Amino acid sequence: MGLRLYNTMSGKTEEFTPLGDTVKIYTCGLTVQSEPHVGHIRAAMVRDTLMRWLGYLGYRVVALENFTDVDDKIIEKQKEYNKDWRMIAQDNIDTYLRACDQLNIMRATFYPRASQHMEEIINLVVQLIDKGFAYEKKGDVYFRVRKFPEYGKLSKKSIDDLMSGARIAPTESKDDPLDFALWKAAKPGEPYWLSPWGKGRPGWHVECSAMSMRYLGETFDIHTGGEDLIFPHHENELAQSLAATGKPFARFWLHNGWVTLTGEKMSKSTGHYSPIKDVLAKYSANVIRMFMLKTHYRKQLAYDDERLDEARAALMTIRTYIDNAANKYGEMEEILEPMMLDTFTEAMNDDLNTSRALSVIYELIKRSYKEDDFKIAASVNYYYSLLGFTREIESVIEPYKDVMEVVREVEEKLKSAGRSEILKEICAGFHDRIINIKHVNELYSQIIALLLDIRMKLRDEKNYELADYIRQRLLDNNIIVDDTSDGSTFRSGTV
RNA sequence: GGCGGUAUAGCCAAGUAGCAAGGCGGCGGUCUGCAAAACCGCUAUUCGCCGGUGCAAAUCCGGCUGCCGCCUCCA
Repeated sequence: MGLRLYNTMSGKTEEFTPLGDTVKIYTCGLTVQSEPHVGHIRAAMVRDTLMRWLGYLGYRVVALENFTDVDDKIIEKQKEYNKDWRMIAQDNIDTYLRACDQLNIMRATFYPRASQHMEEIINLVVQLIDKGFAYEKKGDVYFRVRKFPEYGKLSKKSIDDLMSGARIAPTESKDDPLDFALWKAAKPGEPYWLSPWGKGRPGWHVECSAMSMRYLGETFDIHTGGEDLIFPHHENELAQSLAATGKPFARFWLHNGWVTLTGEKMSKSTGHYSPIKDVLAKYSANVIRMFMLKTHYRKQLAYDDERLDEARAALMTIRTYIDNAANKYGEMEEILEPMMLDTFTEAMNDDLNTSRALSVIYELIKRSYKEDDFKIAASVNYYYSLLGFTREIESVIEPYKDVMEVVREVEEKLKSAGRSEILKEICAGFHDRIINIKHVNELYSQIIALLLDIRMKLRDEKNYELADYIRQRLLDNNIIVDDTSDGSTFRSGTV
């Protein structure tokens, strides 16, 4: 069986096949009035996982992720901080994209912004007025919800239920409290664009319809976003799009569960959230990814430092295995045919069940330690990067300098102990070892290997004091040394 | 008030009918200069509570309770 995805529209898990050659994805990105937090990253991580898996399955993917850079909130911020709304938007977009890159989240194909698609937005609104689905009132334009019989289908709400719970500001000049704004007249001092209804700006929702149609066409494959967007955002987006084109809009609606903090949903409007930059200051990209992939994307996820620490430990088990395997078999990137186990494929095909996919990795690891087959190691390595984890040292220059410092310290200690000849002896072959090196990472590894050789000599001489000193200094630099019966190996102390 | 989600070991978490995955943590052992890694064994007779349907239920049905959320800006 191929990929199956849970579709919010049907409430069921459905077989996925794309409409055309290329899978077209639209992700509801940020309204960029304040800094991105862990919740936004989760949504991006879902898109990333989906893109990676579709890529593995052999599909070409075009993915859009929008920035809604003009709305009520950002205008409020402009007044509050006396800072141009465009600057506020740009700062938050920069922070977000930088975080995504750091997290190894695959870039979307395009990141369109509402403010740069006014023509498409205005055209869509005109179309809706022409078709009788929208009306103008004093420079505002509203969508007539009752004109659209399928309203509520996505969020499973009936118009009557909505009416009974409606809390609509009485000042608005709508014909019906449920109607929502497509276009808002500008007040003095607010940013505006010229339109057939005077100076104004788009309402929330309409930009997503306009931009998805522009880049993906009237019908596309998958729409993703946080669960909190189902109503009203996606319901409205759907209504506008269907009303305008009369054609199906998104074929699959995927919604991720939200991230909670101390039991409550993270939300920038309440200020109850963890900014992603703070989290990245404490935890690595891989750890944050593990934290998210451990839980199925549709479930609620509680953000908590203890959970992150646990994710780090869980990841360390895999990382240790991969580093040990690399020591044993050599680097595995070039092995072209890792085993793709049915259990892994089946887990991912089952609505991207990363939790189950991870368990397959752990079972492989357990098996590998017993069977001693490099193919298993290569497969673990492959799965690891397929899920978006990395083994790169972000920059090898700093750790390289630190390790050279350890070399100097050891040299001093040997000299003062009158044992300089150990260094001379061990270093004799060093030139040959590094002569063919192509990457600085390998040089770094060779320097560490040199220290381990010195240490081995010291251990043979039962000079445990200096041997332990070397081990400790390497540990200070996040390099863990393991002594096995076949000699010493080292691995990363961080993930 | 209306609508929706969720409840599985100390913690996290898969699992939609056939003997309860996996991770973290813990305990005991092997290996070892020490440390670490690894390996072996143990760690839920039971899946929020009550009732029902099945030969068989964590899994289906009904009821109850707790937690979270949406109905207003939100990934």
